[in-house]
Amino acid sequence: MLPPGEPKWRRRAADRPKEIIAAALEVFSEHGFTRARLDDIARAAGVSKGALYLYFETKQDLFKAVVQDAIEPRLLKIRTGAGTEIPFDEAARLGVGVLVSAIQSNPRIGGVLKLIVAESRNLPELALIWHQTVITPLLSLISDIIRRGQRSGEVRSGDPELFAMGLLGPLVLGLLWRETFEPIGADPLPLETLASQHLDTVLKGMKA
Amino acid sequence: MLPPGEPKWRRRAADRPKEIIAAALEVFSEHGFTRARLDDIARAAGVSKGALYLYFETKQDLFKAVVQDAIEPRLLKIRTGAGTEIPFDEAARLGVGVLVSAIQSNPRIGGVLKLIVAESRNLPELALIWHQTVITPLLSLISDIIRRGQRSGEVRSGDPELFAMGLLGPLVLGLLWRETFEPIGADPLPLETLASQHLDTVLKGMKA
Amino acid sequence: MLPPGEPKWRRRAADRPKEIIAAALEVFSEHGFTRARLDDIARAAGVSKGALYLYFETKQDLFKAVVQDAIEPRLLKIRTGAGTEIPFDEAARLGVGVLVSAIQSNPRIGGVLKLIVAESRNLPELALIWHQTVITPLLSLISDIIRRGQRSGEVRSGDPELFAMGLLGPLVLGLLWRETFEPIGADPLPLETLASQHLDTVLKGMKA
Amino acid sequence: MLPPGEPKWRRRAADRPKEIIAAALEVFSEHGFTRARLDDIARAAGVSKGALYLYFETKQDLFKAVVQDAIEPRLLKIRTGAGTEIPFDEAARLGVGVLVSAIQSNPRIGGVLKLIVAESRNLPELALIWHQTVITPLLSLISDIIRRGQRSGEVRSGDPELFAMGLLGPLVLGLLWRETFEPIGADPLPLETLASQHLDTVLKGMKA
DNA sequence: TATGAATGAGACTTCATTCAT
DNA sequence: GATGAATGAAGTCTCATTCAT
Repeated sequence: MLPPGEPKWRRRAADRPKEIIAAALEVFSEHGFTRARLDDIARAAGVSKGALYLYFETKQDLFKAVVQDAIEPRLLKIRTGAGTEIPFDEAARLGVGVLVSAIQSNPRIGGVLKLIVAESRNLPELALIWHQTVITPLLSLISDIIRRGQRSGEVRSGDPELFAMGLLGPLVLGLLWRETFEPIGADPLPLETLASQHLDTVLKGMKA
Repeated sequence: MLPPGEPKWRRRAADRPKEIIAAALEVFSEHGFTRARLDDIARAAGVSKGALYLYFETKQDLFKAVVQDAIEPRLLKIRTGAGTEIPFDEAARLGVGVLVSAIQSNPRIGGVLKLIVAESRNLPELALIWHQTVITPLLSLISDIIRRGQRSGEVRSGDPELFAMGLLGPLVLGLLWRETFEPIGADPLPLETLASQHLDTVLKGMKA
Repeated sequence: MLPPGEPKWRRRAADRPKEIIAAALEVFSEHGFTRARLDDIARAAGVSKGALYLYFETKQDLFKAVVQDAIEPRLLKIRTGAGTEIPFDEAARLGVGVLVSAIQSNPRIGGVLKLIVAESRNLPELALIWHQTVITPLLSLISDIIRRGQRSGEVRSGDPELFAMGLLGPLVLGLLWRETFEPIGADPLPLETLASQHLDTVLKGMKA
Repeated sequence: MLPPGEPKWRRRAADRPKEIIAAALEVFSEHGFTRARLDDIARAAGVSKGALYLYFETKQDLFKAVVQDAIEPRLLKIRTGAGTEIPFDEAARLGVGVLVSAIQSNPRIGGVLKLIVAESRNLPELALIWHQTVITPLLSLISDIIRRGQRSGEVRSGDPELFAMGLLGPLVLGLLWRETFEPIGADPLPLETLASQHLDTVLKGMKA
């Protein structure tokens, strides 16, 4: 039954888990958590269903791994990128720019975002992790820059957090748009152009 | 077994479907389509499981009814609200204002939006309906106003659609924020303040 | 809501039960006992579902009524038809002839037969009733005639019951053929011709 | 809860499907398609309910498998059995003899026949398959023999198809009798005696 | 390590029966 | 008498998880 000479299985490739996570992201992203079948994930990853359980205890654990794995390390390093003593405009452009390029280089990020939104009630810990690890740092990075701009007189008064949301909101909208409406035939969204035009607008609008 | 003297059920007038839809929105909104159990919806609506099938053929049909029912009629009338010959600033404020108040008066709209995002792959027709009925009209309302502003020289050049997304994005972000992060303890978001501050910023930033 | 002047209901027509039984036979015959829905029977009978329960206690009771009602009274009188002192050939022809004409005049009889066969395990009492009321009398009528023929030397020796079955079998086959294979496109079966040709054959074959 | 030391289940070789089909025939045959519960079939087969779905997609598919599996290969080879140049009498006896022994060696054939009759309206494709695969070949085998007999002058004139039905009808009656009336206490039917006496009668009756 | 057959709880859906109107 | 909305038990099917191999 087996091709003779072929070993029945190979020793666990060190990157098995990564492969599984990638396949799982694909499937979760398409069907959502509950409708995604481990069968499909296993097939997509090229392993047996049982093998999934060698690496992840439950479906939820796999899902968590997917969502956490998507936290692009680069995202976390944005703070580093945004220097401290450069002019406000430049700092803001830099911050958003890094964010956009992180998004572009990780085309699955929109899918993960969608999953977080969709499953936040069922798996609150995941929403929490993202909130603490991605959202909050990102928002405070941007709002810190803005706050600094306000102190230096470059930015008009107003709630820095809300300014930050005003800056990021369209990017989020863009990401979800891609996930939600492009698959049904909506015009593709030029995310970079959107980001750039919006940045210009908001920076100008925030001027003191 | 039965409380004697209590009728086992009562004939409800023609508003049964409305009651069921309301209960279903609650449950779908909390658990998503697949995890929502008809049992729970029935209990929430105060009817038996079987009764749901008197009004809706399948779980999906019920879901569709929920999503379509949430298309606030007021949303659809925004176009009326935005007159033709008033100055750009005023028109834009009016358009966004009506939108915000529609959102405020229908606190479930965020939940429905979340459902659309979450289930768009599984039920593309729903995403399509929303795209055609809500999203596109809204976007073209706003971008028309902007286009008019550009023609009258009040607004600087730039893609009107993207301007519109820049305007609306933070509202969408705000709605989803409420659904996603407030339940896990994030600070509540002052949507109206966000809208107003963002409107000021963007209108200023869009000046010619 | 109601057309005024129209009475909400009419006084129970004395033949309501007959109408219901007729409708039920139709539906049972098409779908079998379990798959037949009271809803359909009610609609076919032009009454409400609840009304069925004014005349029949349960679905089974209705089914029993259908099956019993189909016991063509004429069938039961065959015995009368077959005189005592006429020659064997004539008696046999008479017996089978009455049977065939009973079949022809009640085109639903095949459907009922099918139902008996199909449900005999689930509702043994029905099979019993038919066995006692229809089958046994019929068989003993025929086999009595044959027995008489044997005594008078007109018929060769052999088990009279089995002779009777040899006589009736093709008729049963014909009835079930109509129910089973004609609906899927098989050639219609000339039951009368079959009966007559078979009668000739068997009578000749049974000659002493 | 579990008997310790006892494995919860055992991997069964490729004959699982056969076992399930056998169990299913038993249960379907007793209760008919709709009343048969998968639960019971599973229990009868010694597997879990879910296991059925490893081998059959739906209840209907299982039913189809049962009915098709019952098409006794020997039935299909009858044609071979009936040589071409032997005298009519002998050929006819041979044909019916093989049929009878096929019936005897497969005691479930009557149950399947009953199922076909009962469900032909609900699953016409099955009736079609049987009609094409079993009924038609059988009838034309017999009627061909008769036709040959007519050409050689051994058999009197008459419709060969109807002669064939006259020959086979009592066998069908016998099979259904066993399924329908023996379980409720009717005398068991000596099918072989019936066949032999009937064959004698009809062959004699068909003589030129 | 790896497989995939087997399990069984869980959920949607149907429909005979009841009962307020 | 008559209706049909409402009930709820029952049954099919799915799929995460286990475990013999």
